[in-house]
Amino acid sequence: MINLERLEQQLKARGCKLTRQRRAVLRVVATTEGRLDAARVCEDARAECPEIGLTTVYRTLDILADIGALRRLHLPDGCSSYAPASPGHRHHLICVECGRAVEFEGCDLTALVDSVASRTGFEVEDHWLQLLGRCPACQARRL
Amino acid sequence: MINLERLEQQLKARGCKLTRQRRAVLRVVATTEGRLDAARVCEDARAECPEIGLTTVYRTLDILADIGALRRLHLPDGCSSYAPASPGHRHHLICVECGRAVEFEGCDLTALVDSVASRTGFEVEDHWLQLLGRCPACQARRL
DNA sequence: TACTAGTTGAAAATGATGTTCAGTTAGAGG
DNA sequence: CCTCTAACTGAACATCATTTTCAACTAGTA
Ligand SMILES: [Mn+2]
Ligand SMILES: [Mn+2]
Ligand SMILES: [Zn+2]
Ligand SMILES: [Zn+2]
Repeated sequence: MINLERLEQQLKARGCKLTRQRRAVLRVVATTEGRLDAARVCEDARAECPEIGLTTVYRTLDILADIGALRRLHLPDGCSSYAPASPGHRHHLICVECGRAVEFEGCDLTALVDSVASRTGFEVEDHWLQLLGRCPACQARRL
Repeated sequence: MINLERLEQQLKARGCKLTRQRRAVLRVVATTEGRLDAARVCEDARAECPEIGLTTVYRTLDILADIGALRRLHLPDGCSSYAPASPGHRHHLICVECGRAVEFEGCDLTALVDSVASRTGFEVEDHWLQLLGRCPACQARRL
């Protein structure tokens, strides 16, 4: 769960104005636990700001991804959704059934990265990791 | 480098016919080292089969991904390219400069996965990992 | 050789995302 | 409070990769 005020501050610090549309998007992002995509955000944001357009949603999600408040998810069924992201190096664990996305930290890949680097001669700069599984609620529902 | 005959066998085993178009695509896939995308494959395949259309390329790449001969890559600049893939559980290391993609195996994430699973209650089923870096050739060119 | 399920490509449809632009507004400064 | 302006907005339109359609074609089997 993201802190709404922190988001507003970050936007201001970036020279962005806080419009009604943006506030609506921020509220959706700050109160959603799980995957977000432009269409869904637009729909939800209209509860608070009925005249918001998809264009603005796209623009706002872009900004939020830029400042690191959202991270793009890459899933078997598409690569156009986001998950709320905390500052710092994190990865996501995603429920393949309901789409819930939770962050985790503490990925120690140094041994793996070193081994691959020395075997291939590559200079490894970054890694991208996602875990897929089933959340507790969806496990329970399965029984 | 993928074995062309093996690919042809796999397609046959699947009940696919070996058309001139498909042979052309297979040859491109089997002889390319690095990223592939539909447009590029189509262009290259036309050297052997000038009348091939993009539609067929898309269809053939789909099949190849299905049988595991190609793996979809997810990169900062898009998620619509593939890399040749060997059978078994592998991941890719991709050069952010020239797009060369090499496979590696031996990802031991069990400790990480167990830790995350017990912390979150998720049942982890799968993981996606990609390393990004600079290949030896691109490192040299940088000096 | 004859048959047919599978295949093909041009054309049209789709669908997500980006761009344009004329009008609107947040919010800094007076 | 006003004023001013850079930032913002949404409808309409443009893009562009990918999918669908469909009538014609063909690999491979009998
Ligand atoms: Mn990490
Ligand atoms: Mn692995
Ligand atoms: Zn779930
Ligand atoms: Zn390179």
